[in-house]
Amino acid sequence: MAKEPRNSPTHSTGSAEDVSRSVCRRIRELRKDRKWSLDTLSRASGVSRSMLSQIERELANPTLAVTVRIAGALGISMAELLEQMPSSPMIEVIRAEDHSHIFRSDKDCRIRTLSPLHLEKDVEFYEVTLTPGGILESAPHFEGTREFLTVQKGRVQVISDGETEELNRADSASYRADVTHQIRNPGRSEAVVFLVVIYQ
Amino acid sequence: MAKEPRNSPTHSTGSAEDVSRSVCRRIRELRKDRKWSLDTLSRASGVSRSMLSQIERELANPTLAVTVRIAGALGISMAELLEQMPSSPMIEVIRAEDHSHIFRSDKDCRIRTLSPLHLEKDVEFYEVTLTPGGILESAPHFEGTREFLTVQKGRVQVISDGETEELNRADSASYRADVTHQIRNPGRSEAVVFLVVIYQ
DNA sequence: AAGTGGTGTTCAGTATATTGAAAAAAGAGT
DNA sequence: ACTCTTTTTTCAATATACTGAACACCACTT
Repeated sequence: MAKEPRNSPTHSTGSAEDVSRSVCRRIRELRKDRKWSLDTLSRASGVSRSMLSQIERELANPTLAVTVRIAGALGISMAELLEQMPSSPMIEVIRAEDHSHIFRSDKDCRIRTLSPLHLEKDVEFYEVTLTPGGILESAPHFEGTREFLTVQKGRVQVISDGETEELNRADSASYRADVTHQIRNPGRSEAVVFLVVIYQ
Repeated sequence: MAKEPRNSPTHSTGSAEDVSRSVCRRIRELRKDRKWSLDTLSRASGVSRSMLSQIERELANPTLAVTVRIAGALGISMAELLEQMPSSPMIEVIRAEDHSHIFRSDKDCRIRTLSPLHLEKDVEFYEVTLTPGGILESAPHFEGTREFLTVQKGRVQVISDGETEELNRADSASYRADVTHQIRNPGRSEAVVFLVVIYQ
């Protein structure tokens, strides 16, 4: 059975409407940053001055198409228009001897996580060590997931979607990870790769 | 005088409305992926079944607030809802001796790109080699950008937003890259790091 | 066959998005 | 102060977003 929806926080009147309202305020800020009048933005976007005025004062909730048009006219992406304030800055360090980041360690391979565990998991960074003959096989990740991999030591084969590539030291590869994929060490000695997993 | 708006491509009826329409189709796909009924999504999002049906069939253009609510109910960000389709699957290999991926090579450092050049640039992977005393200084990237870095050889200092950390071999770090940031080699020998840049 | 429940669409009514024109407000120049 | 221009807001009308209820269809059970 399909997983039921989470009790969605955006169901509450507050949050989605807050997002919408902050977009409206942002539009005015961006316009003023550029020293544009409502007329200028209107001509660039094809949205009436009247509507722009109402949007900026949070008196109307624009449709998606209108919002996209305004973003385009301002020369920014929707993502930028929608984005939240960045979280607090910090350099987070994972030391070489930090065993809490050992993700896996068995006869085939050892995996060490190089990105912080608590970050939003859209990109992950790993060091993978494969013993001779060792195989790391992965089931498909979410649709759209890709991986970048570079070989630090030894030689590996990368298999994705029935396609196989042989990589030597300092070679790198980008491939689909939303299908079954493997990394294999066909050699007589240990292989080490760095792996970036991009969930999308 | 303020820079005038570009002749905006989204001013044409096509493009913004195309974005809006593809979002509507996407909502149906995502709902069906989850094996949810319109009723389930309606209860999760607080948007009527009737409206969801019209949205999915591209008969209505949802307001921004309604779109945000649907995205939240589906458990995805607006950015994900708005993003384009992934490109075709393939293992793309960059060989060690491929000089077209040398991004920079001067007295301070050498940068080699490990991710394909033509991919959508939301994540990039680099190998950075710093000569003794060499400094790689970067101006702020787009807001929200972060970097992951791991040291393959030698020792480096990472500076971001006025904060400095010292990293040794096999240490790794995650830090903000939407502020001025630097990687420095304070040592007497060459240092090599792998760098993941995540634009967000 | 009849009844029940689930799913998606249609319908009719209400709310609000969106417009162009007019009015009001603000700014610039003499 | 006055005049003119630019900018923003208001207004009234039209279009459409959005709703809840009814309808249509399907699958399953008795």
